[in-house]
Amino acid sequence: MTRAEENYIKTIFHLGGNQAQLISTNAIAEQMETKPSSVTDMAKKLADKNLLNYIRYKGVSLTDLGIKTALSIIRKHRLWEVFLVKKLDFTWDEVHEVAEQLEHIKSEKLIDKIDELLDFPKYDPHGDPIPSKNGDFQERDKQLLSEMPIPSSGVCVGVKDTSAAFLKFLDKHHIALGHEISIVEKEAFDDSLKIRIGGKELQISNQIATNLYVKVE
Amino acid sequence: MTRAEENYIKTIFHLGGNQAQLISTNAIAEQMETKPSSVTDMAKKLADKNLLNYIRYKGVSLTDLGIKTALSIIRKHRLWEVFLVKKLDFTWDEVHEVAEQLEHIKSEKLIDKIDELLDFPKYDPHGDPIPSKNGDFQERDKQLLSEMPIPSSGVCVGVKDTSAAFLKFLDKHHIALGHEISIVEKEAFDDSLKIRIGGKELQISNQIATNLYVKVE
DNA sequence: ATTTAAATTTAGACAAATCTAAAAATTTGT
DNA sequence: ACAAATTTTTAGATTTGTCTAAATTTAAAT
Ligand SMILES: [Mn+2]
Ligand SMILES: [Mn+2]
Ligand SMILES: [Mn+2]
Ligand SMILES: [Mn+2]
Repeated sequence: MTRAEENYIKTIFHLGGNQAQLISTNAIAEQMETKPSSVTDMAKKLADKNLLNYIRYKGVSLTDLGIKTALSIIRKHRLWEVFLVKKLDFTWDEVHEVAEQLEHIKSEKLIDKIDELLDFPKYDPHGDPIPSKNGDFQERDKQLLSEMPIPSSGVCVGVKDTSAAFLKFLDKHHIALGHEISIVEKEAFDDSLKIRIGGKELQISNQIATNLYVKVE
Repeated sequence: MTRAEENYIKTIFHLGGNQAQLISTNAIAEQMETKPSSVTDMAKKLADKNLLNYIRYKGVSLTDLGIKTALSIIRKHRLWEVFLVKKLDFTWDEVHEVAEQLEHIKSEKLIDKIDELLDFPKYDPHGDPIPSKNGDFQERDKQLLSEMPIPSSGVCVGVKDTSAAFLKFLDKHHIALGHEISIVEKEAFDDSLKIRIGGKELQISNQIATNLYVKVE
């Protein structure tokens, strides 16, 4: 598989094309910052290779082989992210760009050894689950901070937005995975939240709250 | 720079195009298992980018920028090889293929951190020197086993042929870098050598002796 | 000094991945 | 139900890197 093909498969998986759900060429084009006509061309090619089902004017969905392929790439991406953070002291906002390259390295032994070196991690630096060698993975029981009852509390276990800008914002306010977060009150006017984290109170906008995952205990 | 461009620059460097010496398109084509006409096309492109000097019908030589680029790629290749052996338990015959991919990962921070993790190694698993971050590197004082006086002895410090077949042959006969090798006698008929390594005597062909480097003490 | 052989370049073609502009199909609105 | 708007596909072009076959230049041999 070429790098371009792998990127299409991965994107379609992330857009939810893992089951019967059809993903439109427009949605793929927007996500990949390319043109719909390019997506159509690639859809035909990937359908020929039995990686996805392509229904003209309707969209695409991944085949079992496509899903397996996507999980393999995502596994590599997330393991490399863990490696960069744990072994090379990268910050969680720096890893994605490099992992986008490393995920395409072709060597089963390499990624299995990296997995072993890291002691078989279950989650990446952003709280996303890492598929196992045979492709199964358990999505963590979590919910958005914005959807929690008030008052309540939980442990921060993931981020929805993984942009460097958002991650750096969280660093600045000392919000990190594993931290206990208590929701003190919600401001009805703008849905902002007063939270308590690390012994301090903090006011966060709804935009922040809709991008932070917590696990209820 | 594209991957193809990087591979051309690296190959030309290895063929000796670092100085005034002109490397023929044929030599490059043979080394890269491609056609001379393809090399000509690429030579024009790389000359436009000021990475090499191209003289029609004569050959190419790297510019200072080209040399700097080549050293950067070789540095990455060899550091990744050390990483694979030291941190992931790859054998020295397995690393080259994977390093051919990893050498193209674009992240200065990544390779510098790998360098640091490995404690700034000076040589790769095959005894080849690793260029420093600023591009200088010291070729080790070494000579081919076949060119040593008889009798004499030295420490095995490198291999000329780095093919998996040759490396596995050395493993089989327990010849590894760092081992002391004594030359006992040379067979005039076929230039084979009787050597002593690890307390045992061994008869090796001239083909082996012309691919093993030793350092005289 | 010609002729012959070898090396090198040019011309034209092709596959991969992308784009723009135009055509076709689908969806939406009334 | 039908026109308008939107989505999607097709057709044709472009870039990168490669190839084959033919032409050109250089090197070797008589
Ligand atoms: Mn990522
Ligand atoms: Mn991640
Ligand atoms: Mn190598
Ligand atoms: Mn090496």
